[in-house]
Amino acid sequence: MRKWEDPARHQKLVAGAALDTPLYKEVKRLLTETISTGEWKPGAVIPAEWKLAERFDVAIGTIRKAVDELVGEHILIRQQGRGTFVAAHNRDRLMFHFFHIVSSDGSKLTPEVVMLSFAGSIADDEEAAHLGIKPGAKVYRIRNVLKLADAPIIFDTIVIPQTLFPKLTAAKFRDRPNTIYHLYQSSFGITVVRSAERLRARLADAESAAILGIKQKAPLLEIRRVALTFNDVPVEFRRSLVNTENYEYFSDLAKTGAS
Amino acid sequence: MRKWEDPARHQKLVAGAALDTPLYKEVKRLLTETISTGEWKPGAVIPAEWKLAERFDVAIGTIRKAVDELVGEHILIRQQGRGTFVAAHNRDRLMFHFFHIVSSDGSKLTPEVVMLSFAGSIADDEEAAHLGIKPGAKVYRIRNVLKLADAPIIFDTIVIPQTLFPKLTAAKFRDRPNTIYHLYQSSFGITVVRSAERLRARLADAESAAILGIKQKAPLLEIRRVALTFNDVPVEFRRSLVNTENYEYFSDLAKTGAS
DNA sequence: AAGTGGTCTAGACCACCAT
DNA sequence: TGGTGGTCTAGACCACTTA
Repeated sequence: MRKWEDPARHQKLVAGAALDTPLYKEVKRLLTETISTGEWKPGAVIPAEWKLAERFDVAIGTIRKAVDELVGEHILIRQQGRGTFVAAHNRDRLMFHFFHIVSSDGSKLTPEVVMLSFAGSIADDEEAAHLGIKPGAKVYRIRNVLKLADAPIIFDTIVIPQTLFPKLTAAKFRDRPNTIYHLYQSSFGITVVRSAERLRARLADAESAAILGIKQKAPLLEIRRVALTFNDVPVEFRRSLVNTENYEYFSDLAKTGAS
Repeated sequence: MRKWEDPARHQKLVAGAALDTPLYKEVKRLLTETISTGEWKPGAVIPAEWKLAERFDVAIGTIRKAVDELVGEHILIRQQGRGTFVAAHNRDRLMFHFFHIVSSDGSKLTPEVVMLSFAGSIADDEEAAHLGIKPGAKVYRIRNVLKLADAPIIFDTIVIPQTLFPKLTAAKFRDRPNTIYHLYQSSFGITVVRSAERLRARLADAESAAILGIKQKAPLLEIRRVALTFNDVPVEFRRSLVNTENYEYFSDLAKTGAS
């Protein structure tokens, strides 16, 4: 009897899998699991497709379909002739997928992050709701100003649960050699894979006006971002105030997934 | 000799096709062309996959890969057991892909569009640049107020080239039975397939304050949208001013293409 | 029952990269 | 030269819709 004639083939992978779950979805879940548990590290190559097909006892086409979706979600990166790699957080990836501010002429600059304060604190109701934790739970609250072309443009407040980032310190945060999301990934094993953002306009209060060097009641773009890791688990809540006098927020929907 | 052994197979579809273009990309191009020329109308079913495979003389897997991408771009819609359909612009599609305003509690309301003015005009530099036409070219300029829960929340100015929308009148625009993009599609054969938006915060001037029933210098979210049809051809430029006191702009990146 | 898309398998060759 | 992903083919069965 050949494999595809075996009615119990779905059960080969995981005993608890639903009967009607497509095989490639099961494979995708197992691949994601293997990444999130750290067997395959960010930046490393994963086994060749034929090896995965052998390991999971499925056809190579099924592996390809699972990998296709993970590539579409920017979790894996294919490189013809070289292999398939676990996406790592570097400057390029950050700028492309998580930094949506461009100057009015359309050019994209890399921000310089300056830490203003770092404190242990507790989550308020909104923060707790977005982070899936209880109000009053312990968090770190970090405030930064982001400079573009040496001018302060963005005032960020980052809120992250202390349970997810044990023993994080101001020094570790400030002296990181790379991006913030790279720090999450390399030091705490937390990979941010996507984000959801909500935007509104508001007026600058005294504090944000001082930090951004603008007048009180000047218009600011407020962005509330929830950053998520695998399986849509929230890991960071961030509130950004952006001076959009010379910069804009860019949103190009429905381009993702196409080619 | 079997098909896949034929070195000239790429040439079967279109004489001008590049030698190294993957077959499925060629098929995708031909499918798009067939839709945009009107052979397959919006809402109609297209031929079954095995018929397309026969028509283009390729394997059904190649058809599926081409259709996969078009489904990912929301140009085609697959329905198991029924067939594959050309996406039509209805309220649901509009709300899902082109209307990004949600109330603060996350719920999504359908806006009521009230036309304020309709005029023939000429494109300024910015409009011309976004629409790919010459400054001074003839356009229609239409202003609307969008109401959510009976309150005026959004003040829209739509700019469209007269050449693309011949003989459009205020009455045709105002008395359309469906959405604006449905009107473009059904009356002018123009299908909006995606959009790119840029956002910034600004203060309400006298006119927008009056229209939206707010104070002058209240904060407003300004959205500049370019709507595109097949092959990224721009067809509409729209400037929206949104009162974000009780509503927000929602941006959920990287979810597209996944499942 | 007939027709459609959805999944899965199997195997070939091509394009690209490292050595 | 050997290994990797990228493309293309071919054909089977499954799930769903419609009549």
